[in-house]
Amino acid sequence: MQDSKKILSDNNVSITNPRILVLEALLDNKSPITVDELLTKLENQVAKSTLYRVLSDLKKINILQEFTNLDNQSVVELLLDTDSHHHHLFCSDCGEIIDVDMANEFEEKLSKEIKRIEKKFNFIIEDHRLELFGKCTDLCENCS
Amino acid sequence: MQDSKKILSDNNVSITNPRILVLEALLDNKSPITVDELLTKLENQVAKSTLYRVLSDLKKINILQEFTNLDNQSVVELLLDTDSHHHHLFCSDCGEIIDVDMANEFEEKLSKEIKRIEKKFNFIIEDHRLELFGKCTDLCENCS
DNA sequence: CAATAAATGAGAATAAGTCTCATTTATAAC
DNA sequence: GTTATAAATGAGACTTATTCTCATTTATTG
Repeated sequence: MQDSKKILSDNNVSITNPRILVLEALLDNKSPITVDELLTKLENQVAKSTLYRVLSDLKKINILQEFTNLDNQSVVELLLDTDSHHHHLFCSDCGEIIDVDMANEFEEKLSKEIKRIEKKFNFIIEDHRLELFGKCTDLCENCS
Repeated sequence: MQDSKKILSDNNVSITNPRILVLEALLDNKSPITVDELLTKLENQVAKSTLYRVLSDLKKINILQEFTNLDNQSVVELLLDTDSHHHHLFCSDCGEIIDVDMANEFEEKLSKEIKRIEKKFNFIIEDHRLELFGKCTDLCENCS
């Protein structure tokens, strides 16, 4: 059984062609992809309305993360491993978005700090997001 | 000279009525405000197109920060003190956004971790954003 | 105060995302 | 494998946030 079909059946979601196509397009991509790029990639294969619906289905079963890039475009990324916590690094020159793991030691500090803030504001904090903005220096072929 | 006029002249931006009105509406608000709320607040005083233009002017002179809330609406906040670095805490029940200061010790750890990542990815990191998501427990009158 | 460039208002244009509803497809029972 | 049923889809209309256009107004500078 292929990856995309397995993902769907594992999550009790009916296996349909558009869902397989969207999942395959996402699996195909290592880094986050804008919804717009995804639309283009799936042009003539999946209707626009269906793409948005499938993305919302995937969010509902918690295997898709959505956020925005520096141009405020929606960006989407598969999150299959539930423990694959990571952050994002945005290049303001080429628009690339890179997945970043923080050192464990740092994540522990962050957890402690979050606990402090929970107490201070009487909040239950369920999630956090850390985004880094900057410029690639020489690694990226799109940047000068 | 009033605050809003001073802000404009300090930044070499011409002093116009719409700009004063927008700045005053923003100064009036302690916490971040959605663009939509701002539009309503300034209804019949500033044209929609002008509001967006003024917001973009304020971003250009680096005294306005823009981000999105949990409903993906644009949220805007004056940042007059350049050293008033802070983060945001979002309540998924009532939609409130609260400014949060992290402990200095934590910010230092974060700076170190950012330096590590700069080296690892050969990036120059210019800014970062840390957002916390959760629920008010009893402090907020909007939440049960 | 006059000249000029910049800013504004009103509404048209655009674009991302949602909604509607007739048609198609997946699933479960036989 | 067929069939019945509910769920999913496609096509395009609709909505809403934001941008654009251009004639008019306003701020600034000499």
